[in-house]
Amino acid sequence: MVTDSGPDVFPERYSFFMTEPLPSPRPARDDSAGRADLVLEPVGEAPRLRADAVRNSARLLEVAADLVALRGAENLTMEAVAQGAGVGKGTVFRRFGDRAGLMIALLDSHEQELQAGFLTGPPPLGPGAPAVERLRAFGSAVLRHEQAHRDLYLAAHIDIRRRRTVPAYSLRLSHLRLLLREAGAGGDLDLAAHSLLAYLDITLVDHLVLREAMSLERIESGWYELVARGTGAAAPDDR
Amino acid sequence: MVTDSGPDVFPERYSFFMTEPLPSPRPARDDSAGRADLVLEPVGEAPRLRADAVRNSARLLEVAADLVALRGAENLTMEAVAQGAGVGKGTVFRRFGDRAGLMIALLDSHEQELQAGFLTGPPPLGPGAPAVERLRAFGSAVLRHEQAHRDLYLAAHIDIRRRRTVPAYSLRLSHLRLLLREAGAGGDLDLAAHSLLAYLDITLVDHLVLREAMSLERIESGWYELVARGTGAAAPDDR
DNA sequence: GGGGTAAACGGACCGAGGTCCGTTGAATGT
DNA sequence: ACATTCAACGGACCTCGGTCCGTTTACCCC
Repeated sequence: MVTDSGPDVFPERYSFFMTEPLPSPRPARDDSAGRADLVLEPVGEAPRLRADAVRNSARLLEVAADLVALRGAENLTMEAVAQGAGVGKGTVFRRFGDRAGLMIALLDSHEQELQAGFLTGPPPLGPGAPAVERLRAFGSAVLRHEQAHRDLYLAAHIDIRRRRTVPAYSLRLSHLRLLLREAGAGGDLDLAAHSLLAYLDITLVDHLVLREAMSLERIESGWYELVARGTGAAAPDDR
Repeated sequence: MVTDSGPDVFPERYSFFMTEPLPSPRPARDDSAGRADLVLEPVGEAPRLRADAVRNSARLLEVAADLVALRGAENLTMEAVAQGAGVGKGTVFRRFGDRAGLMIALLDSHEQELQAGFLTGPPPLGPGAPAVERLRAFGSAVLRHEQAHRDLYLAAHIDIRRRRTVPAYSLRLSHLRLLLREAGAGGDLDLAAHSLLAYLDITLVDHLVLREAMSLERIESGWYELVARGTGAAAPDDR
């Protein structure tokens, strides 16, 4: 159905982070595609935006970024963004769907940076190093990256349901799956990848660092352990 | 500090699930205690509630449970609960702190049931079976339990920051730590326990089941793999 | 029983996310 | 240029979580 074209949510840019054109208030969805590793699918043909829409979009992101830098992602209000950009509130929502959508859009550039690192960057994070090395580096990179943009990532994760449907997540997932296979890991690679990503979850790491006063180095070591276990003795007993 | 006694949030009952008397708007907190395994600490001496408060508390929970059963946890509004119980909205907030607090309170009885299962129930979930068996059973139990009360658990997890500070979480954590040690696992047991719990996260499981169409059995098998890896070859390479 | 005190209450109030719908104006065809 | 169309806009409006503060009342001590 979906008669109204719905919020047209952001970029035709080639982004792995953005969710597809229809944002939050979207029904079931089959999602049976994307099973193979590293299917990129450039977000489909996003319907071209009007010139003013593009302009506003850019200004909104700019203003939002400024406000976040100024008062923290926590205190960003949609109204303030609209006002700062000189547009109506409805425009902000039309563009980004909801608050989480805006946060995700804000993260987009950072996320692309990280992605570039493990997709095409220099080893051991990028291609060229043995899979296990890359796995280890991946964890460290994600840990440090998310810590560096902590409040933005936290704010983007308020929407519990979208956390794992966002392209950025699937990309990380595919990447891990690929490396795991390459490393000769056995067992259910899909689940193993999810499990590894769960360990890197910003909310978990944040908890460990802040509430349990763990050092990032310790958490990193924990990641190395996980990688070693996940790739070493391939799932002995499944039953 | 804390001059205002603050919302007195619910029960002096011996609950592992409820958070301590001061709810959401509470500052730093050191939490340096509770490091040892299975320190129970009965939530301290909760200041006795007035009779009317106890009465209202009970009615509120009753009404809330009814409404959840009727319209789903998703659609539960604080106002409706207040109205249904014939009290003011302020009373609801005074009692439970916030929406998440109410959800958590609603989960309390279910959670205690689960806890009874792995603390004092029959093997293999309860004491008596070898640690590895208990670990396996623990995962299955949690998976099934949370699936059974899915929407309530999901609703209770909207508060990202509290998910891992709630007693129920620490209890599960201690339990896993204990079993891991008993099973002769090596490495950082604390992190291993957190990692295992992350796999059982209701939001992850929900995603796997709903969006990736995985069967609960498959997810269970994944847990067995994790347990095998976590207890089997104790962390070979830490570096 | 009476009086003092602080817990508990109630509901007006506020802020922010999100929706709706009448209006504006960019794109496109002639 | 002009007309037509529909994407995009704007801001009033709604809902709901959460707060505040003046009022009520359970509890305790005399």
